[in-house]
Amino acid sequence: MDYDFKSIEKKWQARWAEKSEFKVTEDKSKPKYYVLDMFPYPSGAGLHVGHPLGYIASDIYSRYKRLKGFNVLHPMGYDAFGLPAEQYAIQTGQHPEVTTTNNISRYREQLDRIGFSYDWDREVRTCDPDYYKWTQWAFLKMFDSWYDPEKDRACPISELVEKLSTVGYGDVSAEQWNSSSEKQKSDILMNYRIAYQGETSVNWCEGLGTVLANDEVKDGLSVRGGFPVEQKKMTQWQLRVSAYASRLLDSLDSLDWSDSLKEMQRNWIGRSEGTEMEFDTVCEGRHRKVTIFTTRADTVFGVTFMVLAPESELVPELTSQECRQSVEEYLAAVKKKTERERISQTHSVSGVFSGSYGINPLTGEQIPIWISDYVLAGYGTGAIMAVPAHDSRDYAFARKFNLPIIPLIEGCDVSEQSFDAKEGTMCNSGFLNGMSVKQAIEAAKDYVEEHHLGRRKTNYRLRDAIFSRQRYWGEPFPIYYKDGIPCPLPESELPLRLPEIDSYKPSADGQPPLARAKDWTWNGYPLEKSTMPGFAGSSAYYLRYMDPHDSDALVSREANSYWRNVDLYIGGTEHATGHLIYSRFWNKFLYDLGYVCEDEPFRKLLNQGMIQGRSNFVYRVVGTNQFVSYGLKDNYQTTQIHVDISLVRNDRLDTEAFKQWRPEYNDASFILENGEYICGWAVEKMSKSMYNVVNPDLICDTYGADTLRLYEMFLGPVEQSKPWDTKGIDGVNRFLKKFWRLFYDKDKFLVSDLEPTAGELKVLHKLIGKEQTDIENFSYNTTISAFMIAVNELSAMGTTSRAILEPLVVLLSPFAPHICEELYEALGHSESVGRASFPEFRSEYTLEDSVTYPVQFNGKMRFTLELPKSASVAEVEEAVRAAEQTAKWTADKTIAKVIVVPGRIINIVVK
RNA sequence: GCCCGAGUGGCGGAAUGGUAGACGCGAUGGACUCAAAAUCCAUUGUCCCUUAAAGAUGUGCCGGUUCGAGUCCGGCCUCGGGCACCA
Repeated sequence: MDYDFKSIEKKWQARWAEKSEFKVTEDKSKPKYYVLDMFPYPSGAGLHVGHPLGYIASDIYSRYKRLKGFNVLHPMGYDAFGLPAEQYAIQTGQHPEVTTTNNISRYREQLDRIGFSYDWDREVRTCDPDYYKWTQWAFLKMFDSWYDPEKDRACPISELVEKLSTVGYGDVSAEQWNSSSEKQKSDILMNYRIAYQGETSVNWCEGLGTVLANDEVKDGLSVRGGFPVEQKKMTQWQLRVSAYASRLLDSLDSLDWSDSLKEMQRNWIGRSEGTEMEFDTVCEGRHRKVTIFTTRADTVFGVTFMVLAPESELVPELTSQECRQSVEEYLAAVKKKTERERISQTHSVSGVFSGSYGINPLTGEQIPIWISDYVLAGYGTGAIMAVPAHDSRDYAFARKFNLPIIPLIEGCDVSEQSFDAKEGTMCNSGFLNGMSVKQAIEAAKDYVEEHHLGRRKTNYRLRDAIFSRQRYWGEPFPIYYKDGIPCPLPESELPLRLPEIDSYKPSADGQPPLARAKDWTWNGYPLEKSTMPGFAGSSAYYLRYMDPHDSDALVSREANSYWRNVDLYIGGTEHATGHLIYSRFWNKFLYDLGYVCEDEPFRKLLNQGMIQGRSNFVYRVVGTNQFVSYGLKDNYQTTQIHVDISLVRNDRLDTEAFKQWRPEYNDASFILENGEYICGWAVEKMSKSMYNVVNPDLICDTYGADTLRLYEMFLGPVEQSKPWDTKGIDGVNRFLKKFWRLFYDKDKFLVSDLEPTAGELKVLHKLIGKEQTDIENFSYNTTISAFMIAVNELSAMGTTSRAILEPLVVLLSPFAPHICEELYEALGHSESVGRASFPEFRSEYTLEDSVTYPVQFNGKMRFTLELPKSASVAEVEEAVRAAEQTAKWTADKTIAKVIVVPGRIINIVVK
């Protein structure tokens, strides 16, 4: 019997499904382990070979952990709400649900062919009302909560109402609260709710007709679709993620994530510790305090002007009569400009004088106040003190408008550019003179606090997440409006189902598509018309997998206290500042309210790299239909043309197939080298237009799923991006055939009950040891290499012993489960190989016969010595003396002591 | 501009500070075969050399630490990724 992967894979995939082989329950007798993949958005294009990379890695780990005796939760589902299905619906009228369901079945077929060990009973789909009920539920909880800074956690809003009505809170007194109208009370509470509605500057994408979150925008364009995005003031639902900024930052340290990813999150959260300072200002005789934020309190003596953000509410107050017109012109220009510049990426220096002045609190000097768009309204206080000598942006501004520049650090040269570095010795700075910059920063902070000029303050870049989208295909908000006041729907009304509508476009009057729904009301009150963004459904899905069919809770206390959180999460880096922040926020919120028992959702995170495409090219001689082979193309004038990689094998073009590919190539002719047409190649993104997409189904057809799995892992470290290159796939396929031949010679089953030899045991146990450490480090490629060596050695030894071959099957099963199931059955087992235990590593079988000792004299190495591992200390000493003679090392010193160090070093002390 | 990460054969990639290039691909030669496929064996960093032995050289560049550096330290160069008026 030859290795017939087709029937083997079909047989075992069917059997796994039929026996629900991978179904898990909360088995308290075993330790749990939760391995999660980032669930996919089921796009119409189906899977290409890049998608399963992470899934294969996690599947191997899951199967390995099962062999190691863990109860492994390894679920899969679909992130099914999203823009592409809706865009498609707008064009075709096809309901997004239909498209989505079709795509999901296609995905499922493709996933099943690769032989994953998912517990499909736990599948979730974010667009399923039974699922999004809990997304809506979490939103209601956030609406009903506020962040109590004293307790440093989210608390029921009723506690805040209690405070407000008895002693007042913030700048609202109890009298004010108690005499407020319902509408006013609602507005006050909106300033505190975790999920709140508020006016804010948003990323408005005209092309998509919706607002977008910061992480959905890149370089001024929408990540989905690449449409221009502009800033616009709108009232939107938001999540108070910023309240969690410090906790999100601090607990990063406890996570086992890659440094680069943690760093990305740190940058995104952007903690900066500085000082808030009050500056007196004068505008036409009116005095007013203006608060600014700075991280360089030490540079106050160099402040020569102040700048306000154009959107700052201080602008009208601080604009003098005579400057009013020029200020208004500037504000109008900024509004237009930012849209353009966000796309063009070039920032030109611009600004306008406000007509008012500030007073430097340390020097008493009067300084002009300017307005410029290089100051952002959304960060700090929207006002800054400008120190042109030591801040490059202030410097550029001062140069442009001829404002004074005062250097504060001895010997620094500010004639060409500012001196931004935080080093040197202070000068021109009153009481700070002579201090180092670091000392001066602290001294200035102390001074400011002591003299009540301001206070230490930590700012974060992290903004609240804008949570409404003017789209159809998302979760409806469980919110209705009563006299214009947003009110939560009772929990018993959940899920609030997405209504049917006749068209998925925005309504004629520019309202979201839900405005088209008939009777989109509750008890006669209008319901919210926007829907939730993509990250809503993906923020807590890992919790739902723990208890996916529970209709009374997102996750029951029992299930949650067993599975706790995700032990290993595998997915791409592209979610670093989106999903992975929101999920952590969402989880912390649920943790604060006591619904989940762990503060962090994902203990360990592995970022799989991307698999890029490897495109092939043919070279057409200009003006002809003649194609010249790669090695000869420099002799001709050619155009490079992408050729479908299915027509190419190992860079050799199938010229006949090429002629059939497109009508215009039917009469193509070729200039060959050595009788072959060699194609050029390049590494590019995998995409349809470059004809370089490799479909995993095709690989499964030609080589089998086991080969695909092994090959994707053999390509290199999981974290690394690498091009898909079919060249090497024959190697791992050959390995599997060789592996098969250890068990079968044609139809003859070779396995015997012979006692294994010492050599065979050594091969086996070296492999066990290697696999154990490598898998724990996700170094799958080296494990596979070790396997290849072991199989080569065993087949050279003619091994037939069951005591060797049976553990070998178990060891390989996480990587190539189908072939291993087949062989395990042939060995006489009726249970799946997945139920076996990982073979125990016995180091005594692997010891080498001899040991190499580097020999050092007084710490200096002179030579290495190879001795039997059984050699005694006395024998080693003797060997050293003998070696000393033959090595002609003429010492005029005598050996005092020979020290044999366990770490295989011999140190010799001479005198 | 700032912050990460990475540079090793023709290619993908291995190397707790200790024989650089494991393993695989490709290539070359050979065995088996009428032939092909499949399979197996050998060689394969570069240079010098008819060949071999032997040697020299070799992990982006320059320097340092060390008996010993792909690995550690300092300074550059290149590539990839992230952030980008965040005061």
